Amino acid sequence: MSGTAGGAALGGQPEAAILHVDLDAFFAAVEVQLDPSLAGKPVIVGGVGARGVVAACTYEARAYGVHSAMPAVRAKRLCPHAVFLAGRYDRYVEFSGRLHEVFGRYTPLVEGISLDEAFLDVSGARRLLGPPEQIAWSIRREIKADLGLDASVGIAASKFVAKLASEAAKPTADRAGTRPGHGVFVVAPGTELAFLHPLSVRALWGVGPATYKRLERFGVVTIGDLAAMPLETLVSALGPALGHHLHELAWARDPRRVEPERAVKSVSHEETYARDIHDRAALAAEALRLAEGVATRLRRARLAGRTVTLKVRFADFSTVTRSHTLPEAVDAGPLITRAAVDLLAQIDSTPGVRLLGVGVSKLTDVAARQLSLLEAEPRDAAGSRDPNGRPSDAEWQQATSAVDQIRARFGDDAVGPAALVGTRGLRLKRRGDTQWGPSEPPKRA
DNA sequence: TCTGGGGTCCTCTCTCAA
DNA sequence: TCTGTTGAGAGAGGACCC
Repeated sequence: MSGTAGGAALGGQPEAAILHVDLDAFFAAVEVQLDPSLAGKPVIVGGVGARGVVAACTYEARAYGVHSAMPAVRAKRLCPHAVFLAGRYDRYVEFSGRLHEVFGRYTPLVEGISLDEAFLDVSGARRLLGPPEQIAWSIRREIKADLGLDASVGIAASKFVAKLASEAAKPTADRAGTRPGHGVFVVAPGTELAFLHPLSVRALWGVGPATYKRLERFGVVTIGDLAAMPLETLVSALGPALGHHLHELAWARDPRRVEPERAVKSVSHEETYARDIHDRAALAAEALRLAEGVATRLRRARLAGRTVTLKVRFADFSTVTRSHTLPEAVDAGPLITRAAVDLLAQIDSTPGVRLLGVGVSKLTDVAARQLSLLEAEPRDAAGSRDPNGRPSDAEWQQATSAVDQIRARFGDDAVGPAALVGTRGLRLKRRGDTQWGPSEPPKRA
């Protein structure tokens, strides 16, 4: 059962053939796959604590009005009999790897958007594998056979139309029950405007709640309304970049190609705490834990960065960021920690900190980084490079590589900063830890 | 009704140097 | 020497995406 906007066939067309493949209710579907007794039940995956959010839910849960990004507490109210599961990020990464293996059998031009979603340019595969629609069905079948999961595929000549097409291919669920989707939805060249213009302007990539509110003031509700709006009005309402961008999209103009390799621009960790933190020493220890986690990821990716950013969210949800750009790119935990703690000192944390984050940007390849640090710093007679006897930046970098060797041999928690002993142990922050919020219920601080 | 984590991109403001 | 202009870069915040 495939869907098509317009009657033209896509096969044999000279236009680019882009597939957007999106797995249905990915995290929840993986959980059902790992535990078949969950099949047919409302399953909600996410943060299970009072500050957690829903990461994904099965269509049976969506029928009760539950959706992703909804606070877990609210989801529980809407669907109290649902099975609530804390996410298992490592298992989702594993399934995602297998998903990408399937994609790789069809084209090398795969741009991953998230663990469960990707664009595939199959323009060059038509001669060998048939028209795009046939390729889409084949990919869907293979995903089902290899992973046991359902996928929705949108096909169009451009990325953003393909993305909207996959939305149209998805199953739906509401109070009346769940309905299967088309599975594959094709927007044939020449039919894009007929497909796009009736859709809500909210469907466009780049229109979130704030932009939608602004557009609504101009009476713009559908993509067709947006297309009819004079460009100058749009630019004055939304600014030049967003104004031009949305105008182009509303007329189905999207020249962006599928980019298999995209350079990472920043690496960060943040964490929301079950209880607001008031104690400055505790905050400094958390900054250290986050910074060490970021540093470890940077080194594994062979990256280093110059700008360190600290993010603080207060109890009232107001958020501030402070950043500092260093003269040299760094990847050593102590150097990132030092910058983060200095930034923390600029912030009044007495109202209580709900979330703390540490990030590094202005990244460069370690191979391309200036390797002058060691040579550039002269030692004194005692052999130290610092007048106070403290390790220099270069010495920290050296110590860090020793730490990496120990971790490679004995595991990540084998060695860590002494300041973390007695707090939460040596365990560093890792991707996927408390991904959807703290698991504990909040208590009075 | 209460709002996670990891990202990217844009806009605005300020500072500094030419 | 002073003033005005311009552009780059840094810093902060916000919107948006999955």
